[in-house]
Amino acid sequence: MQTLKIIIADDHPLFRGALVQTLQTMATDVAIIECGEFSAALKAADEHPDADLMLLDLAMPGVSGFSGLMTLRAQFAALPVVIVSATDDSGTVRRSLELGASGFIPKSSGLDDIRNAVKTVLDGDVFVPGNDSGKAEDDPVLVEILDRLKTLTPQQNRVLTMLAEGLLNKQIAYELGVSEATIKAHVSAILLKLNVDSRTQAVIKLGKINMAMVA
Amino acid sequence: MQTLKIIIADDHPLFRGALVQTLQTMATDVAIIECGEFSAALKAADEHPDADLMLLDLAMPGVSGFSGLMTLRAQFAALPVVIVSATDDSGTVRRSLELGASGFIPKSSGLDDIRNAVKTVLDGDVFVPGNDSGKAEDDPVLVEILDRLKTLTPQQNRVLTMLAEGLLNKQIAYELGVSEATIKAHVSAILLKLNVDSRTQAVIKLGKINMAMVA
DNA sequence: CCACGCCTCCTCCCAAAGGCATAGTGGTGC
DNA sequence: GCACCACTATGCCTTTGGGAGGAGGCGTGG
Repeated sequence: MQTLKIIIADDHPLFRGALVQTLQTMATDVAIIECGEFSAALKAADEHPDADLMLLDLAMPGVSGFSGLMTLRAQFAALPVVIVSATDDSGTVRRSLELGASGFIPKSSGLDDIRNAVKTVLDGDVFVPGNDSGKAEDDPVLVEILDRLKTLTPQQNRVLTMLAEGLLNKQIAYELGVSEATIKAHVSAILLKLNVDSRTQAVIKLGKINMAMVA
Repeated sequence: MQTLKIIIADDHPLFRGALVQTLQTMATDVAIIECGEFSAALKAADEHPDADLMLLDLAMPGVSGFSGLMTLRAQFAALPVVIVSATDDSGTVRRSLELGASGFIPKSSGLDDIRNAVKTVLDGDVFVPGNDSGKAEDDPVLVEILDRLKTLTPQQNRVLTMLAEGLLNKQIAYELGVSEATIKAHVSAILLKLNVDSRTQAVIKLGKINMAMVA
């Protein structure tokens, strides 16, 4: 491993700097793109399709909880995302992995742990911090919602994200460059999968997830 | 200012390292005592009565929230304590200062902010982020939403609550024992007051408040 | 008393949402 | 090749949502 291209999305400049320091010891040529907010991370992922990895803070401004992760996974399925988070309870870890994260690094980790995690993910494996792996019991309601969310296709995820922003079908259609009829089809599919019967209820359900994440 | 002795109490090695890096540029002779848990911080304060400052993470293992700060202030009244925290809402900041902290540094601060804060406190002043001392308001976006929410009449509040549960106008009308036309009128009034143009957006806006409450 | 705000209800109207059926395209896996 | 799925799209239909505008009853405070 001689060259690396890594996107770091974290709103703490100091922590970001420390990460950069750590990562730069891992290869002879390390390119790092730093993002302080989520929109910048999206932009970076778009502009650097050859990136090897993204380190994503769960608590980014501009996006609440896991929806950012979902958005990233939906739009850039090829980009491995490792969650970096201050909260590292097993529920948060597991949910991150269920939503497609390739690893989880608690912010309380030491340098070696972080390097090890990055190496593991770059090798194509999934990194999970040691203490976890136990299936601690969770609110069954949330688990059920997460299960349903997992069944959404990438495009449906994008549509759901836009629903959660309060956009009209028409606006979503314009944003995604498809017809309104298509969006309606997606929305119908989403409502079915989430087992609700209106867009409003869908965003409420999504909101519960975000609530559970920060709580 | 040529010599400095600072105690850093934070359970994140990476962040601690970054702090050390930053602080060492502030004087020719900087002695730093690092503590990964609260008991070590107490011990350090005891062993280094000549320390100029302590940087204390609010979320330390071994102590919950502000009790650590209280303990420190009680036992080492002469040692200025600056809180370093990831959560930086005005309530947390205010409470920290009320409990005797000499300053508050959000973890999202940049290097310069941190250096500035430390310098301010070393000069005997109190450092408060948001540059207007003590009157740092909450997220203006949230304040604006709350202001709007306050203008809702009782009945409108009930209707909004039901909107947030994903009910249809018809269902709300049934629940409240009035006609659907009335509900429509209420909903229209709510949308006006919240400055949105769909029930979905209203629910989203309400969700933001709930998020801010638990976070 | 009168004005004002709140709650209630109405009508007309149009836009948005959502169900249902159908179908072409492209990719993946067997 | 065939099956399956995601994505796209169209058409038709009903229900829901929301704006505009008006209007009557009711209680409080000037």
